[in-house]
Amino acid sequence: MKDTSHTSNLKASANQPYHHGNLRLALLNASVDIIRAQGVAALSLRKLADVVGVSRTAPYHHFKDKDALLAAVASQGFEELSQLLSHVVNDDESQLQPKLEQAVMGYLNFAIKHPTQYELMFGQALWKDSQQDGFRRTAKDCFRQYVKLFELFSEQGLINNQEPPLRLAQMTWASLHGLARLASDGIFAKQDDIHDIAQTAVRHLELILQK
Amino acid sequence: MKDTSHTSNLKASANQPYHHGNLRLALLNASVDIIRAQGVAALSLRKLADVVGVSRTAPYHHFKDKDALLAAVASQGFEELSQLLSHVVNDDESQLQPKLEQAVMGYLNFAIKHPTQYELMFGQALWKDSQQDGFRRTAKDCFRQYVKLFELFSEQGLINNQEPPLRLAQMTWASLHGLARLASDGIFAKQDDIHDIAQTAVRHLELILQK
DNA sequence: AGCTTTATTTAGACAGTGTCAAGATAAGCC
DNA sequence: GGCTTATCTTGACACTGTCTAAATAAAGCT
Repeated sequence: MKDTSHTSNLKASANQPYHHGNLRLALLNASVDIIRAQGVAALSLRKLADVVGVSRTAPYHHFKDKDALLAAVASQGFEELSQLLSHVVNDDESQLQPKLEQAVMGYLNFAIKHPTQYELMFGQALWKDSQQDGFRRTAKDCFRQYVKLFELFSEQGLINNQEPPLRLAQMTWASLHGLARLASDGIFAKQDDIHDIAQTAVRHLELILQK
Repeated sequence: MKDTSHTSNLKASANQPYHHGNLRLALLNASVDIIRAQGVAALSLRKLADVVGVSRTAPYHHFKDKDALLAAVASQGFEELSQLLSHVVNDDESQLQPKLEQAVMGYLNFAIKHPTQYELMFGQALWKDSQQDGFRRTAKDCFRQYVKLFELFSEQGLINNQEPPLRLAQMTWASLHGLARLASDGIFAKQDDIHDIAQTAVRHLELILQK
């Protein structure tokens, strides 16, 4: 997965050798850029190939399908989120309240910053039938990080233990996810509203958890 | 909008007259059927025209765009939801707790029953840039029904009035929406889980509202 | 009635898409 | 050197959304 040679400039230079060196990664990076900037609908394998500087069918040697490519882009997003969450979990400094707010706001920021990728990550296209099981794994790993946060709280006796931590995690994640989508889909247009609602939600979350 | 002659059988009979009678409605109904059965990606204007029994370009005289058609399908969904919610609001029999549960479960049922349409209704495709403002209006009307429910509770002194009803509606709707999407996108695969989580959520919602 | 205007529907064409099959090219290994 | 394999390319096919120009039917007017 992680690779050393990473060319982040995506314009194709003309004198590339026949073998690109690391086409797979270049394709992935370019795809992430395009999807973040213009949305999933704007990503065509042919244009992508053009941008990276290879022929139209070259990508098929690194991704079985367009779906496989999209799954890879989604996985990248989940890894980014996982990293964010695990950072919060492993930060020994902060307590319950700041930790929760940190996680929530970090999560929301990602969704707001990369709305199109977020939509891809959680859309039916990848979750419905799927095959692409590598993607499913990274997604579940991401959710695991979130659950870990609640297990941590539970161990430290910081939250109400009437409900199992998993349930609480599921429930609050649903709320968080709903907020993220309403924000990232542009339904709650005003940024201030989102922030306010998020604050209100966090406040009430704490209420539930601590009670 | 509403029209009298409504042929709900979608297979094209060969001896249709030159003028279809009510093509617009037929196209809309067929589109809803296709989207619900096979997803948005499976809807192509050409196949649609074929199913209804007209030429490929005929739909363009009733819908400016493919996007316009999709917006119409989404609007249909919002009208269905609106009807459901207003039914709950105007049902004088039931009290707070049953009303809330009725609304939540009805909403969730729609999302679970028609996941692809639900995804269309809330996706960026229609909310981002949009133009299609008729769609936006029906969507907001739907949300208004939901807000009305909370205003009703507030008037009757059934909920905590520290937060304005709109804020409470926004917040709880975000949770509901998140649950709906996690369910409809197939992320919480097991139906029982969804039901359980929904129950837990409603219970905690009431907690928040009544406190 | 006939003629004109308008609303519908049609066929034809164009650029763009995902993806398959067959061939070309380079790199790695003996 | 030669063989195997990974990588990339050209060509082709069926399919898509949508534009333009033409055909057809309905409705309105005198």
